Amino acid sequence: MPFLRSLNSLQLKAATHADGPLLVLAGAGSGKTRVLTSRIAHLVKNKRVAPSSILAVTFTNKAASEIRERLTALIGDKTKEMCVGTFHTAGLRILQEEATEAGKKTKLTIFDDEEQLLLVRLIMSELSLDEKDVPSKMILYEINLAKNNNMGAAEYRAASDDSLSRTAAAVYEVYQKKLRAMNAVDFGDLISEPIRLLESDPGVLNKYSSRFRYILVDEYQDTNRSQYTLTRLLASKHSNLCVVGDPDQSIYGWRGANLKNILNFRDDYPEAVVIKLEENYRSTKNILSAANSVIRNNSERLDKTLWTANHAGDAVHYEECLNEYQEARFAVNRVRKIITENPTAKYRDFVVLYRTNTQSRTFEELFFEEGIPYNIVGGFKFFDRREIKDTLSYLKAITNPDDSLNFLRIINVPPRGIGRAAIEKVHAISRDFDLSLYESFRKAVADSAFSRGGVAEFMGIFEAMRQEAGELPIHEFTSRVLIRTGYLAFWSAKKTEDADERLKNLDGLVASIKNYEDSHPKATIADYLNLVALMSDADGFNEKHNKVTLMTIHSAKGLEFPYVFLTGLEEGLFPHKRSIEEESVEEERRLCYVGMTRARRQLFLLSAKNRAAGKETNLQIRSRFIEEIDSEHLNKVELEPKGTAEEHMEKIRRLLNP
DNA sequence: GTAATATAGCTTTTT
DNA sequence: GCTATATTAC
Repeated sequence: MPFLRSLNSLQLKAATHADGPLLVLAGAGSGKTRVLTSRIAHLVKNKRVAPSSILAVTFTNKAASEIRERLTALIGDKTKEMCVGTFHTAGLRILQEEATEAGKKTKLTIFDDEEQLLLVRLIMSELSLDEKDVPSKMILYEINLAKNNNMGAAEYRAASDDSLSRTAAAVYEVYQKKLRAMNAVDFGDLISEPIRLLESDPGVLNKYSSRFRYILVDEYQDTNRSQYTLTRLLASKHSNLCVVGDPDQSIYGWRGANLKNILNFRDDYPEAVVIKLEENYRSTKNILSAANSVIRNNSERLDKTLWTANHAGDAVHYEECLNEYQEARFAVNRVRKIITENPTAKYRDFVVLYRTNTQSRTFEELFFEEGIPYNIVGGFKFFDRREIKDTLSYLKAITNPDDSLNFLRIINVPPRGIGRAAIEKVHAISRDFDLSLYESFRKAVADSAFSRGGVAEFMGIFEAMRQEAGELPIHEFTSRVLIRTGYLAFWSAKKTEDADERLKNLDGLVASIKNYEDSHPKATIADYLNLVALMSDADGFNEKHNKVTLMTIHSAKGLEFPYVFLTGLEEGLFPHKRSIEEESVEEERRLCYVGMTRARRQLFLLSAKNRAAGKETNLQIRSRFIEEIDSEHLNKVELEPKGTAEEHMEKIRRLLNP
């Protein structure tokens, strides 16, 4: 088979491994995705495995569609029958299928982090908990962590031993009750609810564990306890579980990822075959050696050394810059220089990587000023904008009126005279009669509880929209909602500059929904909403545009670029201050390793001596990661120690050109 | 009782 | 720089 011929012997061994558990320890750039797709193609083409009995789980939708694309090239239309997606999409599908089976509502709403936080705050005020005593974000963090560890509210309560976790336990219990009443799930539920179904019902377990004869999990080093449990359950019948990952690239510990899942794979499956892929096909010798010299400093790791037959290439370049502005300036100059000197280099060959999203601003400003095309991935997302969130809230409330949270969000948006007092009145009804907010409002209107007609009028519009929801195409329906609710008129009436921008964004939303409908003719509003909820930052990356990419190192996982700028290499920023406080610098080092190994030809490491933080500017110390790189692979350009004159010039420059 | 306006507070990484 | 909360105006 041609797709097997291009593999090296170890890749081939992994791709053609017969039945039984398989662990592939795949270093950066060792052809991991190739092994995954070749293995699936081999199963379907050579082993005559039905595509519908294969489940492939990836970390992002982007990675899933990449696998799909590559597979379509290898095995054609059969790819459509396969189940390829993230843990969350797989979980959602199980929940929907089982709900249909049980004759229950299938339209569940997925709550994003903002909705989660809103719900936590709501519960905290009901329990008379003060934000100042216990921050809601901390409570939510605890709840999410518990869910990632597959701990239900009762189990979490039993394990809580300090005041914070006892408070969190109390909120968690109400939180879960409310989610169920609202027919909503959060990200954690998309994994833990399927687990609950599989564990409580042998019939369900038998059904899914029989269905998926072959299971493949990518980025296994970043799975958490819940994902691990779900995987184990699904693989329990056939044990044809192939997991691929690299412990050195585990960068989601803060989200509950557990390195033990991959390190202890053999404890769970003693018969597992382990294959190490240590040949890197991506980077130059210098880049790889530099990356190896950094990751070597971690104590908790499996022994593994990546090597490459590629050229030595240029030494890794380290440039110490005066400030974040000069850091961006260096990147701009270097992009220009390389593009002029090398006719094959294109803007799309470059990426600027940073630790925190806020760092993108300086780069964005300068790239814009200098006319260099760029594309920011993640960060401030289109779907995070107020006007977009409001519109989606409307759609959520209309399609799922049990969703009191989103109903509450939009009841007085735009302002229509339904304020605190009115809401509190209806809130009391919902408590007394155990009704959703929507039902309570209906009851209040029916009982003529409001003297003025504002509420009744709005409820009339809301009912009418519910009627229309199934009758119109989604994008037309969305336009109708924006008009009938007065939302469009609200922004049109405002004369501020940002109102214009918001109206444009709303047009953009309707256009993007139309786009979606054209490619998914059978999709419902709920399908669209679920898709948006499960979209990830990295999904916004488009390699077809000829632009320089700007993104966080986290988003860059799994990607590669000929030229990489790894920026902000300063103590407190990278490694981040909080990781130093929490003694999790090893994860930051892995993150640095991930960043460095994205580069194919040339790697630039940048740091700023002065960095603006809010109102003041801090003197920065260069990152320990720079010091860890063997000097033979590093070309250091440092600032003159007596840089006062230059610093002075720079200050004047900034004053003249703010 | 509700809407518009001023102020404080925060900004690690994200399915 | 931008959003949730507190204060003031209608």
